[in-house]
Parts: sequence; C-alpha cells; structure tokens
Amino acid sequence: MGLDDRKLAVLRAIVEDYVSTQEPVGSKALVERHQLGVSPATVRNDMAVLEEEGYIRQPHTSAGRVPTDRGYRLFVDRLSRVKPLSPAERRAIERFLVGAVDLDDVVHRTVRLLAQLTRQVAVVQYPSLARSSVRHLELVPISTTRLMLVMIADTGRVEQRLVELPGPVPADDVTDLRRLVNEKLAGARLSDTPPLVQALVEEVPAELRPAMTTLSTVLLETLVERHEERIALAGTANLTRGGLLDFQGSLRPILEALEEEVVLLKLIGETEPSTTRVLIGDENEFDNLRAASVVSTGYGPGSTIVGGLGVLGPTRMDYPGNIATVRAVARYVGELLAQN
Amino acid sequence: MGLDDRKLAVLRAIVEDYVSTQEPVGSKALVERHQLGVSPATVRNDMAVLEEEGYIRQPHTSAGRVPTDRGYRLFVDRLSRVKPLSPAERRAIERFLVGAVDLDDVVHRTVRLLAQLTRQVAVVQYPSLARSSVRHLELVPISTTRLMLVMIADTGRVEQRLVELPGPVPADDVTDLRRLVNEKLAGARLSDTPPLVQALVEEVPAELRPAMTTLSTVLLETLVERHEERIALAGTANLTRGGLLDFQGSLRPILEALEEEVVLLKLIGETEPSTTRVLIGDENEFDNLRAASVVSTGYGPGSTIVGGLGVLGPTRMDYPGNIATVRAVARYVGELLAQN
DNA sequence: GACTGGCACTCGCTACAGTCGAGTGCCAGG
DNA sequence: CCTGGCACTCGACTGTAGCGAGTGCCAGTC
Repeated sequence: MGLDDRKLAVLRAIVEDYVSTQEPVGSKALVERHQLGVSPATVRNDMAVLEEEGYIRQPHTSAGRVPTDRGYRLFVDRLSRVKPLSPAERRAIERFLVGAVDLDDVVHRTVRLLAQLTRQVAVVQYPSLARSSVRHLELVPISTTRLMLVMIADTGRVEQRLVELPGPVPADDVTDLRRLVNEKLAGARLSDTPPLVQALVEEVPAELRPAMTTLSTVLLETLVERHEERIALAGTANLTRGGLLDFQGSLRPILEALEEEVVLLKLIGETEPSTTRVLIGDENEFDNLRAASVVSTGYGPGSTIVGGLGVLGPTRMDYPGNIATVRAVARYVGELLAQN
Repeated sequence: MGLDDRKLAVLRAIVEDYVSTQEPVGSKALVERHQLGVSPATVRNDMAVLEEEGYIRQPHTSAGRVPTDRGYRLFVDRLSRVKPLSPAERRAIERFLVGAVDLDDVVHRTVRLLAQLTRQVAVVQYPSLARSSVRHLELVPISTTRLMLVMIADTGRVEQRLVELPGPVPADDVTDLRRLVNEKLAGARLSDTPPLVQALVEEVPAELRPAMTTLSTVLLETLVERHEERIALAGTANLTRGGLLDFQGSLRPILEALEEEVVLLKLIGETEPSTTRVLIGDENEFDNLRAASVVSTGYGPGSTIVGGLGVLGPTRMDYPGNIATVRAVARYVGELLAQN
C-alpha cells in the first residue's frame, strides 16, 4: 500500500518532534508546529493509516504517537537528508585531531570527538590487522632464550609478543633471523603471510630452524589467525541522557553489550562497501541492543577501508545529524592516516 | 565517647545485613538474624547512640537504620576481618591469568577477572612508565625522513612514536643512532633519562646531531614528561545491579568519572606503601564519586610497585570480600610480572 | 472523494483520603 | 542496665475521583 506525500510528511514530522521532545506527539501539536496545511482531524486519519502499516504506534490508548523501528527506517531511507555539518563542527573536528602523535592517540581522540559531537556512545575500531601489511618486524632479545617480537604495520599499529625460544640463541643469530624475516615478510599483507612463513621455516639454515619454528608459531597464531582486533569506546555517560526513558529503564543490557569486543566488532567492523550503515532497534542481531540504534561506517586512507567507527544510542536519535558526523569524522581520520 | 563491644557488634550486624539485603535494618530483624543476646529494645537504645555518633542514620522517621560513610569506615577499620578467598576463587584467578601472551593480555585478563570476582567495576593501571626502566629502544625507518621509535620497558610495556626527522638520514646513521641511544639509555629508569639524553645530544657526532635532537625531543616530551599512563576498565554493567538504589538514581556522574583517566589514576594509581586503600563515599575527593567506594592496592613484581588496581562500587559493598580479592589478584599479577 | 468540525470516549496522571504495618522513642519495672 | 509494653510516626499501598490530552467516528461541506 502506498503512502501519499502528506502521510510521509506526517511521519517525518512525528519523528522530528519525538526525537526533539521525547514525548508522544499528538495530532493537534503536530499541525501547530508544522505547516501541514490540514486540520488535526485529517492528520488523525493519516496517523491511523500509518499505525496500521506499522510505522508508528500508541504507547497507551489515549496518548500521542511514537515512531516504531520501522518508522525510523522509512524516515532514514526516504524522508531525511544528511545534514551538512556546521562550520563550528568542522572546526571542532580539525582542532581535535590535529597534533595526534601516535595511532593510539588518533584513535583515542577520534572516539572522544565522536562522543562529544553526537552526544552518544562512540566506538572506534583500530585499523584491522587483517587488512594491514607488515612494515617491519623487530626482534629484541630479552634474555638468551627470550625474544620480544614487535610487528609494525603500515597502518601504524604496533603489536608485540613475547617469544620463548626452545634454547639459547646467540645475538648474531637473532640478527640473521631479523634479516630473514623482514626480507620475506616486509610489505606483505598479513593475510598473505602463512605460506611465506611456512617457506621461511623450510628455507632457513638448520641451526636457526628451531628458533624460527617457534617464532613462526607465535606469529601465525597470535597475529594472523586470531587477528587481534582492538576497540576504543567513549561517551558511555551519554547513555544516561534522556533519563532512563530510552532503553526502557535499564542500561544493563547495553552496558553488557558494550563490554563485549565481539559484539562491537560485529556492529561497526563490517567489511561492506564504504556506505554508512544504520541499524535501528530490532534490526540489530543482538537482543541486548534491541532498544538501541547504531550508525557506523568504514574509514581508511584513500578509498581503502582499514577499520570501522560509529556511534550507538537510543532508537530515538538524530539520525541525519549523526550520520553526517560519523561520515565526516571517518573522512578526516582517513585523511590523517593517509598522511602517515 | 566510647562505644562498648555490644554497640560495635550492633553496628557490624547492621552493616552486614544492609550490605546483603540492601534494605534499612530494624531492631527486631537484627536480633532475629544475629545472636546478640539482648532484646530489640536494648538494640534500639544502642542504635540511638550509634546514630547520635554519626555511624548510622534513618532514611525516614519510621524506617530502619542504614550505615553512614563514617559507619562503614569504622566497620572497615575495626570490625571486619579480611575474608580468606574460597578455593574456587583461587582457582579462578589462576585459571584466568595463566596463558597470557602479552602485557596487554595480562592487564585485560586481570581487569575482567576482578570485575567478575567482585561484581564491581574493575580498574587496572598499566605498569607506570615513570617506574619502568628502558629495556631497549628500537628505531625503525619508515621513510628517509621518518622513524618509528619503539621503546620496550622492563615491565613489558611497549610504546611507539613517530619521529619526523629534520632531513633525510641514511640507513647507516640510523644504525649508529640506535646503538648510541641504547648504549646510553638501556637499563636506565625512565625518570633518570633526561640528563642522559641531554648528554647524548652533546656527545653525538656532528652529522647525527639534528636527528638526535629531534629524537630526544620526542623521547623526553612524549615518554618522560607527560608520562603516558594507561588504564583498563571492565564491569561497568555491574553498576546497574541494585537497580539504581545505589548511586541515588543516576549513574551519570559515575560513568563520567570513569571516563576520565586522570580521575581513575588518582583513585588507584597512588604511590603509597603497599597496603590496601579503601575510600568510602565522601572521603573521595571527586564530587562525582561521593556515592561510591573504591578499594585499591599497588602491584608489581616482588615488593616493588609498578602500578595500581582496584574496584569501584556502591558504598554498600562487601568490603572484606573485595579487599581480599583485590589483594589476591594484585599478588598473582605481581608474581606473573616477576616471571617475565 | 477528500477534508473538516464536532463529539463521545478512553485512559493515564495527579491528588486525596484512608488503612496498614514496620519501626521507633520512651518509660516504668525487674 | 536490661526488658516489655505502649503510643506515635510516617512511608507504602489502595481506592476513588476529576482532569485533560488525545483519539476514532460521523455527518456535513467544498
């Protein structure tokens, strides 16, 4: 069944009013606040249709209407335009991100910036190792039987692992190992390394074989197979705005979900094309988040994508504004990464 | 004014009951649940005195008594014995911490373990750089004018910074720089490095001077002066247990405080002797946390202390249990660090 | 056929009165 | 110094009533 333009305008008005007032909106208030050009009674008829179609609902019989998840979906897809950022916001983004000394620093600043601009919970995934290439591998002797393996990725990520060698390895051998490993692996995408590492173990001189074997095990198991993803989070205090009306009274499930890296990664770390993704309420696969919406997108230097970032908040959120902010921040971060 | 033994027993009973039931406790319930050997009326008289002295109070005129912050303080100082951990808890700690591959991993596991055992918010400070020594400094060329400086500390921490060189530096010079820097700084406490770095810049051959100068700036400014502290957090969902009765209805101030690293560091990152510290309610210097208590202690390999860890929860918490758990976990972590 | 004004109806919210009961403070007596 | 008894307080809960925002429906108008 088709909805004519006016019904769509009514839906849009309901969403906008509800988002800003947080109260069910009635037909009378609607015609007063928006130039719909019709009477409340007409609006009521339209509302009845919208309700029948599942776009809005009444919390109680004698209350105004509230958008459903489906209503928000329609609003996002067809009724809203991405708001351009205000100059103040643009300046804030630049000011915030300039002067980051370090990948950690970039991620940290980004996540706080996002939380501050959107007034929601912000989530930023560190550049994924799976999509990084090896820039350099460093072996630092800790003792004769211990090495610290430091991997520097082209995305700026640095990971380290302690390697317990099967026996003592002299300093010269460590130098050889370092050279060999770098010759073979530097520049390779992390996902392409397994066969290379395999080859390394086989080609290596006999006396280095045992050390190289344990080294390769650590490398493959802790860096490649379970590719270590990291996540930064900020703005959880924003969940308490709207005083428990959002999230039907309990922050518990939300806070629990936010503690699970796996969940967050699923939310914002998707591969997908570079479009912005919006998940509304029960579209979400996690029960804990059925009262929340997520706006996320990928970021990376140039047009490649190395990680995701986004915000999470009540379904009653300012979608156009948040979408715009998330996109803008992702773009700036991408530029920042491209410079390094 | 002195409190006799029975009054103290009454206070202890009130604290214990209130902590477990979360409801104001009355005189009748008290004599039923504890073997005090006296009648409710007597208990009432004792309560009146305790209230006058500020150890307990009545939420409403016709309600039972609730401990005040001062009452908890007395309880913690004089009325409670540290609970020995159950074997199950000991096993949990060992099981949880065995198999950590990495300092990050240790800290991560520790903070989750603490949150799980105490059912409170857990906070763990990474080993402080200020109390670490330099184990090794690595310089990785990124381009001819860029280096990645990687510092590995004896505590296992690894920090990296991008260094923009004033001009191109050939590979051999980087090797020289690396050697010089390590000869001078390896083994030094980070806090002792400034004069050493100063000397380095002066001693270095003229052609390396500019590079060494920028290098030393980065080193001193980002690693020594503003000593980068890091913090891990877990268990925020535990704040919602006790359904908003704790924290007088709003998690907001607590969540805000937990987002401020500075605040957390002040809470758990104190120098102090190796005793366990308990901050109760308004003893806390931050207004946001006046409804919360913190139990914290230092940890480190052997008897030295390299960082702090602890838990944060409502003033109505199981102090003896949490103190025991915090201590035990700190001890295990210390042992773990000593092994590396 | 679409829109509008009018009207009866629903139902959550608030205020108010009344009851109940847990808990207290006090006092006289052991 | 402790205890049992007793009057009192006051929050929690219940039921009732009135208010008002908002609705659905219908007959009338353009």
